[in-house]
Amino acid sequence: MSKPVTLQDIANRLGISKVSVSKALRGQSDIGKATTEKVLALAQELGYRPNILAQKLSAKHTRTIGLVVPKIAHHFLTQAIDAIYISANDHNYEIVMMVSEENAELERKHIETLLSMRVDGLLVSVTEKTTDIDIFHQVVESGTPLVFFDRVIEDQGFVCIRSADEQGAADLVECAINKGYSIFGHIGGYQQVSISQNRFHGFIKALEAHGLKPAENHLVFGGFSRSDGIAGFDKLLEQGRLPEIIFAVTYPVALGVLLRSRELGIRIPEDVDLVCFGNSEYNNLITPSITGINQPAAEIGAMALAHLLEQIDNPTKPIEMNIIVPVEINQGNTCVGPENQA
Amino acid sequence: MSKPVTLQDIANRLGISKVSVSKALRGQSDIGKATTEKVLALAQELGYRPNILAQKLSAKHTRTIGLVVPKIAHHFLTQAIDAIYISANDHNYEIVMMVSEENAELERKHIETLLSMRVDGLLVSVTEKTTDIDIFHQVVESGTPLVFFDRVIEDQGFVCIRSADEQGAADLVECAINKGYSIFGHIGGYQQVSISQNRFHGFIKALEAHGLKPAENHLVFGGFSRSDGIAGFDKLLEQGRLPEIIFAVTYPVALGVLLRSRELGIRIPEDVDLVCFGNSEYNNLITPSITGINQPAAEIGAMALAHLLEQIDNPTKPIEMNIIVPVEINQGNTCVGPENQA
DNA sequence: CCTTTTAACTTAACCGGTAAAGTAAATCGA
DNA sequence: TCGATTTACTTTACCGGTTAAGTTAAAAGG
Repeated sequence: MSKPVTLQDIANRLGISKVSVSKALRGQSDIGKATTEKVLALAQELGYRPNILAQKLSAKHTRTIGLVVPKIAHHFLTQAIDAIYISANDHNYEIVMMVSEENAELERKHIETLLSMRVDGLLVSVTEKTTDIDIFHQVVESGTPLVFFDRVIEDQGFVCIRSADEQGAADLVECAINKGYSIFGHIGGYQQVSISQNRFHGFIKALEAHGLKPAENHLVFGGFSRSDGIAGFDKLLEQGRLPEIIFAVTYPVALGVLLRSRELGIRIPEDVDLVCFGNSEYNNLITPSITGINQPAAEIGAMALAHLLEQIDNPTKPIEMNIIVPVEINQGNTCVGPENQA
Repeated sequence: MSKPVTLQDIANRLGISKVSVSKALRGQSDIGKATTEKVLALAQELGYRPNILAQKLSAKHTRTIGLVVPKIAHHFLTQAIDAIYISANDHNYEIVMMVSEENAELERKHIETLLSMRVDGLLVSVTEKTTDIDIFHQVVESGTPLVFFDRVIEDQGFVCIRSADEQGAADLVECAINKGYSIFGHIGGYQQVSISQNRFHGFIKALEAHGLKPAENHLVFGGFSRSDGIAGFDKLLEQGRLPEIIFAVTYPVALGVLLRSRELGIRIPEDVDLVCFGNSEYNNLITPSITGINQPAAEIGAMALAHLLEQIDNPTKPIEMNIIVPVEINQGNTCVGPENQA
């Protein structure tokens, strides 16, 4: 409908120049008190709103940060995103979030768009399928600060912040060993994704430290979702005798196991025990609540933003950085030890 | 670091005007084939990215939609947001989401910012505390299409899309009555919020239709979260004898009841039964799974966007519209009838 | 062969702000 | 009392694009 009011509109009505109006609105000292008041009053009356696009176009920075996540209906990410939004707001930055829907091509497109928007920095959690990291090198070379969080790309010169996947997995296995278990199974995620690899390594390392080794047919891999847990559990069943305890790569995968086992009348933890990396706000309402790993999602989100702002304020060439945030075990009603098993 | 490449940079290097470069990049017909190719090649080589701010500044529209939500770590909203992002992407619109954190003042600030960004339209789900709706009238008067979803502001001339709160609540109560219950309690939400009111009305209406009426001391009100459920249950307990069945205004409130009752050794559904408006992806993993209402979150999100795009494409003055999307009962292991109670 | 088209550009102007430099009148100081 | 400040503006230029209105030389047409 009615075009938005501009500085020029106000200037015309008052018979002064638009620059004077601009200055008056920003309270600059070289505009007379009377004029300033007139401008303010008229701006208010006409409902003037500065055009942020124009402001940002002439400014050196945009005070905008691009955020790219693979999805949002995800416990960890939702929390991290929330923390990022809150923290950005505190620092007077705007967030433009784009969702890649686990689609690497869309992810690339989003990043291009964000660069075109001249965001001051980028926060990225990559998709399950991201393999071409050329675009990220471009980002860094273009001088745009970039920080990866949660799903990171390691050892490629980037700044990354993630949970202690390896250590957390190892702690969990250690805990299970202490309970008396020795036959372990694993339902892993996409094998090319760092999270899957790190958690698997932690798992293996902890077992090795105790002279244990999982049977080949107790290791299955898939994705990160509930359906992958269901499929993974079925695959383990096909292999014959189940392990004593299964370590699931994510919380949803563990839920899939829980659901499928319930359908099949296999009891957890009595017939087969279960632990996983991750947690949910509903865990203590689920029977059995799953013993797993609490990831400090909000901290990771806030830290990622803090590091990004740090880079924005100190625009030196970023050094490769790998920040690994410690995690903790959340003891639930699984991982109870073989003496409680059938 | 290095300033982004501009049209002028390319023009200088090729010894042509920046307008020719602009035209070549957009494949306009009045630029020679040879020149076009040279421009394309150089743009590629220099990593040219159009400045979207500049593009949008001169365009009449921004192909950007503002989205304001009270929070994101929320089952319904997360799903709705997801659907909005997907749908917007399909239509080649960008979403700028801002989170009001249930803070009415922040909500207002965000809306001002989005208007300043010259978004083509606004999608809003209001905070628990929003009472001053002046800003929304301003939005409409400024000619910016506006659609409320989920948490809406009704009967004020706006376009609103929400679940059938009243009908859903009534259906749920009807269902409980059919199971044989007659003594109902309610843990409601903020009383000034339309959702609370509508659900409460549906509750009362369905009871009245059967000649029933809840006792005054079986009606308590609070907020929408788990802690409100805990507090609400405590309040009911203080009132003396519990009702046969409690209708909780939201799923988290029901979870609060579940948690608190479990702490106190009060069994659900044996000692007191429980239903609620809402659901979660974890419901079938919880014991007991709660009988409640499935809200079509994704549909509501997608519809809200569709209506907004419709308004953007047909910029007539919007007519007040109240779209109420039907909901359905999700039968869980509560609402089992008094014969199963102690 | 001279005029009209057309192809392939260029120039000017605008989107709505901001920063820097310029100017005229009023005030100040010595 | 007259140049030097100060006050209160204005003019110009720029951010990086787009659109509309020229311009020029070669091709086409009659």
